[in-house]
Amino acid sequence: MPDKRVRKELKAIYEVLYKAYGPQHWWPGDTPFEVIVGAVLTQNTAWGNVEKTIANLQREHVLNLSRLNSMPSKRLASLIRPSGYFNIKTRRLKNLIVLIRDHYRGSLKRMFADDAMELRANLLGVNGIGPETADSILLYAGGKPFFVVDAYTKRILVRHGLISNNADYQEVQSLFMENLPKDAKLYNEFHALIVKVSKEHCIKSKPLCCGCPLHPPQLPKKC
DNA sequence: TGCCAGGCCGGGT
DNA sequence: ACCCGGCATGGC
Repeated sequence: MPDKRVRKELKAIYEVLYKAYGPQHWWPGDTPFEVIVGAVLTQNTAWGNVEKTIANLQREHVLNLSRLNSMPSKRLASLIRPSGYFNIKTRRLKNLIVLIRDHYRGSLKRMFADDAMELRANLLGVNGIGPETADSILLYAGGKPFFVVDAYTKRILVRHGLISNNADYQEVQSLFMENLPKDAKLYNEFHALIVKVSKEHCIKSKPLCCGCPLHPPQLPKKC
């Protein structure tokens, strides 16, 4: 439920990050289809590895629905190899393509014209698509106002005392969506900024984030 | 060298 | 309802 203190705290975090880093212009992908593929490939994987894969697919001119649909799994697996988990991600991409092809007649336009909650349920019904991947697709490929919750998001909220460390996905997402306007542009920037600050300061190899904009430098607590 | 990265599933308690 | 192992490459 909405909470005045939480609203204020979330807004403060956003303001600090936006002032420190400015607009992030996410998702780093040119087309909605590319965003969808990237959302699957980046599951528990460094983005740099995903970029190599995207480059492979672009070079082969196969970064579209029909080419990936007709592509043998063996070949797809070899092209996405740099992303890691290439066998399971091949299956996941194929599963997602089946949904788009059979339920939305191969049209992303038709897919995103569907009722957003209906689409979210359909995405979650695909084996290999969990809540973060589904929301990334909805927000960054479809422009739908769903807040994307990842490991970085949870870590920051826990360290700021806004959630407990065992809060589940829905709980964290609700915290944002019930305390911020349902604005896709805002959710887009906010999540991108969280990733930005986390990569700069809060990765596990640098747990004491001196200079992190999320807290005063004289207090070297984690962000 | 070892640890980590923008998850998710399936099988076991 | 949790808990945990498996999935795999590339960068630091």
